[in-house]
Amino acid sequence: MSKQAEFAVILKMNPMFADLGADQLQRLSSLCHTQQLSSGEVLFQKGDAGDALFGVRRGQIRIETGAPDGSRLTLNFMGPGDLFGEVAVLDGQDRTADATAGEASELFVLRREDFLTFLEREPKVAVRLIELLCQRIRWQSERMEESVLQPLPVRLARRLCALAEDFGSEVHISQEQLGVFVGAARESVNRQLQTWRKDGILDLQRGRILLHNMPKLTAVARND
Amino acid sequence: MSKQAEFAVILKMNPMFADLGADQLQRLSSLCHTQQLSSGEVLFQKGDAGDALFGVRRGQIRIETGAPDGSRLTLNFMGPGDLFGEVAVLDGQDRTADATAGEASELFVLRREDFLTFLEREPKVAVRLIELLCQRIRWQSERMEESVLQPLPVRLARRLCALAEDFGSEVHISQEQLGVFVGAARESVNRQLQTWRKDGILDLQRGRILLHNMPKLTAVARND
DNA sequence: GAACTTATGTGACGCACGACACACTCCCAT
DNA sequence: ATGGGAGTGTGTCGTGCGTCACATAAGTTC
Repeated sequence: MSKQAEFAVILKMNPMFADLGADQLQRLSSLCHTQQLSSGEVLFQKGDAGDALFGVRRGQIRIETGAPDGSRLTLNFMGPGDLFGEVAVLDGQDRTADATAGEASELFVLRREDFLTFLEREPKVAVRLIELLCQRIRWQSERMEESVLQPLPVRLARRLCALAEDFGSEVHISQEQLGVFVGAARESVNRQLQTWRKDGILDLQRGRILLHNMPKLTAVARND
Repeated sequence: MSKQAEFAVILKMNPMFADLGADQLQRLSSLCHTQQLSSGEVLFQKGDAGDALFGVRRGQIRIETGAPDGSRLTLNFMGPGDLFGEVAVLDGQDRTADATAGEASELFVLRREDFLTFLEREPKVAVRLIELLCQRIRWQSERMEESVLQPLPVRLARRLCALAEDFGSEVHISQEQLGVFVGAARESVNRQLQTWRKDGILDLQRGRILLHNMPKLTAVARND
């Protein structure tokens, strides 16, 4: 498969581009470049101009933020097939977090300039994109309120399920960071994990969580 | 002032259209219609197609939702100069709430079809709009989390300040509805209002709140 | 391997806020 | 005028979760 075709597949998997026509998708993906990163290399930092959209071809990118006290907190992991910076490429605002390669990686890069030119030449796509952005706005307003109002076990289960998508059943994260993810105290996270461990849903190790019973976890996440 | 010019002023006041050029604004507002509503008349209902954007020329529109138990809860009030349905007109999704005229009203109406045609002819405006929508997405993600995590007094003060924009210092709303607005129990709302009453910040009447000290209230809202 | 550092486990306590229960008051309809 | 239904004011209680305070264990550095 050609590089472009590979990128088109990744774009297609993202809700924001999922409904674009095959021809438009093809033209869009023909604008992409690729970029190599060695392990630990910095892709961008907080405050950089948001001048590109990235897709992960191989490797892993960590989205992290520097806490005021100097410690670093990981906010997200992007693996092969993941797309990030969709919003930044459209509005050109500064990056709000840092991105570094967790391992040697290869990225697809779609530059803001190229993308905007494409949109001006394809007003139908622009209008379609506007609709998709609006849906995202709706989706956000619905989800956000709902999810913050959920009790901690639900929020925690949801986050663990999301992490399992990136890591598989062996999630590599500290309970402290998990607490930041779900907006809870580390101790509360630990207590909830302990009750789940006693139920055989998971096992705990230093810096790692082993998920044994995803069905039960997703049931908690659904909150029914 | 002509009807179109009046509408242009309203559009300009909304962040979503604030940065459009005068010429584009003029062409956009020339597409508008007007609509009269008598007091109590229904503008649209939940589930209707979102096929237009509205601006209030005079009167008041209540955005409300029917609770499962049949009671009606007011979510928002739109007064002269307010714009609503910006997102619906762009993505065409169904209305998620009802809108009825609280008093005899006159509205500016911009139909989805006309707006989309305009956008396709003006790709630069479409791209600009995309940027604005993205900023809104960012703004939403930042605000939402923050605001739900705030303690009740802060959320309540913010909502009261917002309502004061529509009502002036005599806010006409039940404590029950206020509770729904800020996601809190009616009793908790009452208790907080009582302590503020004792501090002379406001006074309470049946179905009404009289705001006496907006500076103090905004200070609470800022949470500093 | 001794001293540190980082991650984890657990108890005690406090606070904010929701849930329930009831009293009171105003307005409206018959 | 009288009964009923909103809207309001307050007390009590339970609970989820944050905070503080330590203890333990697992790495890391010399």
